[in-house]
Amino acid sequence: MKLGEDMPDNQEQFKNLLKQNGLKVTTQRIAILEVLSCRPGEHLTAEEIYDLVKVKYPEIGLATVYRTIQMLSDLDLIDKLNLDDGYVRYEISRKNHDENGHHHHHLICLDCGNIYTFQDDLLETLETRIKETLGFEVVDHEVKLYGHCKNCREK
Amino acid sequence: MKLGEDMPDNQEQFKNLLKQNGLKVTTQRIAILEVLSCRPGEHLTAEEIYDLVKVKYPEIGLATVYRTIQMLSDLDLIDKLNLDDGYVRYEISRKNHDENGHHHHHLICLDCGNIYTFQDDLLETLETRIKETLGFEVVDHEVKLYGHCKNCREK
DNA sequence: TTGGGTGCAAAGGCTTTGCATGTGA
DNA sequence: TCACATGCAAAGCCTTTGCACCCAA
Repeated sequence: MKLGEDMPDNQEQFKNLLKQNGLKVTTQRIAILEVLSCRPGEHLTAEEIYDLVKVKYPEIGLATVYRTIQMLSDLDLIDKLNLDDGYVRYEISRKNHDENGHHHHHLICLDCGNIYTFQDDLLETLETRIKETLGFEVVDHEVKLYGHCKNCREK
Repeated sequence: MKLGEDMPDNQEQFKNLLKQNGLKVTTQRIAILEVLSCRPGEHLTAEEIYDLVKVKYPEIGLATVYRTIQMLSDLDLIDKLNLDDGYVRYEISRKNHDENGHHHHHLICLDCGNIYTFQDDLLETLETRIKETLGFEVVDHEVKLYGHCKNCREK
C-alpha cells in the first residue's frame, strides 16, 4: 500500500464504517488508523501507537488509544498479535487481500526478534481433515513459527 | 498416562532433572508437578494450579506457584498456552511423545470454550518450504485453530 | 442541542519482587 | 551449616474504568 494512493480510500472506508455502526468520526480515530495504515507489517504496541500519534496530535490520551484499538479490532480493521512478552501488538488487517478471511502467519526470529509474515493455504487441507475426522469446524487460525531468520543464520 | 503407573517415573525424572540443574527437590515443586501430571490435556491457570495444590498442601503461596511454573517451563516440562483472556495457561508437556520436539496444536471452540488437541506433521512440509524460499529455519511453532466443536455444532 | 468521545487519574488484575524465615543436601 | 526455596505483602505493569468536560452530528 502506498501513501497518498490507497490511503485516502482506506480512510473513506473507515469513515463510512464508523457511520454505519453509529460511531462518530473523530480526529483521534482517524489519527490512530492513519498511524497503523502507514505501517503495514509492523507490529505496534498500544504505547508505541500512542507515541506515534502524539507526534501529530500531542493532546491524545493513552486511554483513547486503548479504546480505539479495541474498536478497530471489533471492526476487523486491525489484527492482534501476542508474542507473550507482556505487550499485545497490532497491525493493520490484510483481510482485503485474503479472500478466505484468514489471517496471515508469522515467522518470529528468536535471535533478532524480527517478525516476518507469509500467506499460505496449506492449512486448508488440514482444516478439511479436522472437520471430517473430529467434526470440528475451523473458522479462524493463528500460526506462529519460531526460528532463525536468514540474516541471523548467516552471521 | 495413568496415575500410579507412569507417574512415579515422571517424578523420578523430575527429581533428577532438578538435581542436575543444581535445584532442590522440595515438597512444593513435587506437589505442583503432580497436579499438572494428573491432568494431561487440561489447561490450568496459575490460580487454578494454586487452588489444586492447596488441597493437599494448604500452606503453599501463590508466588511459589508462579516461580515453580516458570522453572518448569524453563526445563521444558510444561507448555504455555495463551488464549488472550488475561490468563496464561499451562499443561504438562507431551514432548516425550513427540519425536521432533514440536508442540501439539490446539482446537479452541468459540462456543463452549473447550480446548481440543491434535498432533499433526503437516507443518513439516510448510517448514521445509519456508526454509527453501525464505531461508528461515523453523525450530518451534504454535498453532491455534478457532471454530465450532462437534457438540456445539450439533446443538 | 446532546449523546457519544476524550483526557486524566484512579482502579483492576495478573505476575513479579523484596525480604525475613524456613529447609533440603 | 548454608545456600537455595518459600510465604507474605508490596510493588510492577499493562489495561480498563469512572467521571467531568468536549465536540461531532
